[in-house]
Amino acid sequence: MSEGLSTTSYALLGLLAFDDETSRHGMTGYELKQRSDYTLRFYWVSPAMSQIYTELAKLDRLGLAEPVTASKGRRTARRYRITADGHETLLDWLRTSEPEFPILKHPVALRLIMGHLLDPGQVQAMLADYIERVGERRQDLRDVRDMLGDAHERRFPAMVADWGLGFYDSEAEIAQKLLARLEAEPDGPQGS
Amino acid sequence: MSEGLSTTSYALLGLLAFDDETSRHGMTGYELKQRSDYTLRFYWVSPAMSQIYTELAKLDRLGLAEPVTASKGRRTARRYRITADGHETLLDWLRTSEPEFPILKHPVALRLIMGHLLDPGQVQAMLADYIERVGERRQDLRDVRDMLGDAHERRFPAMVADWGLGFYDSEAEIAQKLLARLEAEPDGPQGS
DNA sequence: TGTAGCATGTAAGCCGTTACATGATTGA
DNA sequence: TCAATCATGTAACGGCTTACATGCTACA
Repeated sequence: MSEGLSTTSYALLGLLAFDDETSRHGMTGYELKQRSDYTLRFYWVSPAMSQIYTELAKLDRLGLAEPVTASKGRRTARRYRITADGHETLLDWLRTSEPEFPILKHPVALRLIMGHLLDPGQVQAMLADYIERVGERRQDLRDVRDMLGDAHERRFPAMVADWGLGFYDSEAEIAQKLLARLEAEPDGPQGS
Repeated sequence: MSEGLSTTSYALLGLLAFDDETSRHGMTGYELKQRSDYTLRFYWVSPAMSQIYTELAKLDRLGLAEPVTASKGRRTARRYRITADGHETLLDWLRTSEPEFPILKHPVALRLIMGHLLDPGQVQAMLADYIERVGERRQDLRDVRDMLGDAHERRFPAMVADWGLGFYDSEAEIAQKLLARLEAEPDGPQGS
């Protein structure tokens, strides 16, 4: 009962709202997943497919989204569109809810803190590897950013993409500096 | 059955390992929570008290940690110490597991992407507020960093603290730039 | 004497994942 | 025709939170 919406629900509702403004023919769960994979994923999470279908069923139940062209013929695809109620609910959330402080789950930093338990070489390899992976991620996001272009209607998504790029640049820079710091003192002065 | 350890379990085991190297009289769940609040919290999560007690019971059950001075007299405090097995397990995890890529859950960025649904003033206020909160968090972490000092034994925790400070600086800088960008075009050029 | 902090735990429940199960459509 | 991709869902379960419940200790 009382079915509140999670932040992920609002995020998906937000994706439906974007669709509404552009094509307005609705989105399938599958499409929503793809969209999540190259937007939400960078600053929130990309929910599992099963989760997306669950959320969609919930949004429908609450009247915030509705299936459009519900399985035309015997086609299995169900497209969902945001409703007026859904729009209102989203807007209300945006206007009145306090954004939580960001949560960063950083397995590399978590391991680095216990660096004294490892060989110096292993720690350095871990950082070097991380820097590389950050570069790959950055490129993925760079592609997204390029697709967004400089159109005024997409300036907010573009800003968020730029935010992400800035984050990755910062990560690479910090890790690089730490790596240099470790390389400067190969084993460390054992004495005080 | 099969009881694997979560990353959070390893994080707590790591805290017990630090204690072992310094005082070795063990830590209570309560102390572990306090420690988490000003270390883990910045790059992982600070688990709820109930979660910590659950983890401690699990580590005990698996022989990775053990209660020391188990409730001396009728005192309720139970101090836990990492075992040799626990040490080995932790080391094994550090050496062989691939660190996941960091996950950033960023409610401010999530809202910003839907900025076109809000008044320009509201978006700007949200960013300004965020910048302020980042400053507060940074100060909390700065205090932790200062406590760590420059002692060689604590160089890894110090590095991670510096990492966090770098992250906060980057966040503040990015948000500041975006804010300036929004202020530069008060309403935006409605036409193309 | 009472309240803040120390200390420990259980129960209910949310959010999300992986594994499983199924089937249609498109193009090589 | 066969594989990749599109498409949808259920079941089981893990990890974590909040709410609840309890009690001791130090100190103002």
